[in-house]
Amino acid sequence: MLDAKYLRSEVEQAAERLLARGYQLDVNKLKELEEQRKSLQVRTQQLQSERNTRSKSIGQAKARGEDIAPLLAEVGQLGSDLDQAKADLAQLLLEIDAIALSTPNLPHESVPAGKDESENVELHRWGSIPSFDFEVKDHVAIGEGLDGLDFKSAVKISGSRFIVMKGQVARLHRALAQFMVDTHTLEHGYTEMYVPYLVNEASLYGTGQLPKFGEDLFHTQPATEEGVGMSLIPTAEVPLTNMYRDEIVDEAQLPIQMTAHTPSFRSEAGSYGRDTRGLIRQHQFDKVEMVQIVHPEQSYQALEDMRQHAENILQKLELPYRVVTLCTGDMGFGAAKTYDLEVWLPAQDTYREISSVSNCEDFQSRRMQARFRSTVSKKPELLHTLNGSGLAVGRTLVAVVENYQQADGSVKIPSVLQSYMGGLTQISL
RNA sequence: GGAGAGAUGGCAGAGUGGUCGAAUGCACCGGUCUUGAAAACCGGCAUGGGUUUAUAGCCCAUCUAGGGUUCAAAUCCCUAUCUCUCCGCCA
Repeated sequence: MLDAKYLRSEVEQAAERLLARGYQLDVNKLKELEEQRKSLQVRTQQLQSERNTRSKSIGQAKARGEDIAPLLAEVGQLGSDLDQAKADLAQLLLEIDAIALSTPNLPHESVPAGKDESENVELHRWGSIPSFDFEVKDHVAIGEGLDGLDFKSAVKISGSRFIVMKGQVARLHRALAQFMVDTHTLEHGYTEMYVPYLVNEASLYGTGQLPKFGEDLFHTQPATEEGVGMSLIPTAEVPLTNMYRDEIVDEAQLPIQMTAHTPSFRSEAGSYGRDTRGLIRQHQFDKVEMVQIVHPEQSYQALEDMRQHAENILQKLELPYRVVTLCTGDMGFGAAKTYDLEVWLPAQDTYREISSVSNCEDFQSRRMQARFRSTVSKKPELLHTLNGSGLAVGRTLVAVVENYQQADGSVKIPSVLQSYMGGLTQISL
């Protein structure tokens, strides 16, 4: 959510900055609503003020033992006028709120302008692309060849876009997640967290999934009565960040660095035709998430740090990748700036997203009222929130399997993972 | 699932219809004292919004949330959520 005061006083500027990311802010409507709000609010408050004064004098008269009947008569119309004004104002605020909650974050000034992913800017590449002297297979073929990926069972049990993993491949998947969590906690200073996979509606508003992106989520039916059921998390960012909803932390506690290994559930509505083969796009996938909650002045340094933390995982796994800065048109709803890490997939002969690291500045914390008490101003101020995948475990498995494949269909195990695999150096049938 | 109790400022905790935005304590900030610190003492100290050049004043809202009663609600009524205690069930 954007700062209401900024939105009010600098509508034109806000609209211009939002246009850069392809969002059309309805300036005229906003101005009109704002004008109405102002006059209605002033009127409402005047009525309230009058009611307060009169009620107070009635109380005082009664305390003196005077007859309050004439005073009561004077109040007459006031109540219903006030009720009407309050109702009108509430309705108006609802409308303004709806716009505010649906407006994406402003891009940081360092973000390159562009309309879609084709205009993202490559920051750098790491590692050398492997060459194979045999015909490269994709992870589906390799995984099925190793009897480690069972798409058929998954379809039977649940449907498309689910996976059953088996044997050493399942173990490799688990090893990857543990390696990532260990690296973040032992080397990067994060605290390991275990969090709920079902969250309430308020949490989804807090991080910005609602009100706009409800169709991307899986929602549960409430077990009883009407009301809103809980939703499966699309990322651990939701529970982790929302821990600080409606909190005021001491400045000394900053920065807060948390990591969690959780499944992520996405309905992927609107992408039915894409990546139908394999593990790339699943309704359920594991991810190790990093979240930082920091002082506003530190957030861009934290963004660089987090990108480095995610890169470090790929480097230790010796997987070639590149880093791109997302352009204004390709960024997510709440992000002010985002880096994507893209890992090399030999079978696709291209780089594919494996991590996304974003600084949301105060966009989420304003929605959540996540604040710290400033040692300077002594006042509560909004924190900055950042999140990043470190990494998407399923896609990392894909990258390991494809980059470490051998001619006979076996897969070598990256050296950093071998201790997590009981010393195993390769997986074969 | 059954029975009961509760939710108040950063925290703890008073307040059961009227001058209560809310006692008190802790924490925090400023000061006195002290070589310095601690202690003691004095003072200050909620958040959001409107108006405004103003972080000055004035006004409004907020005592879990949403409804209701009333001239007037932290206080009374209803609903929801959450917490705690006891019983049942359960991994």
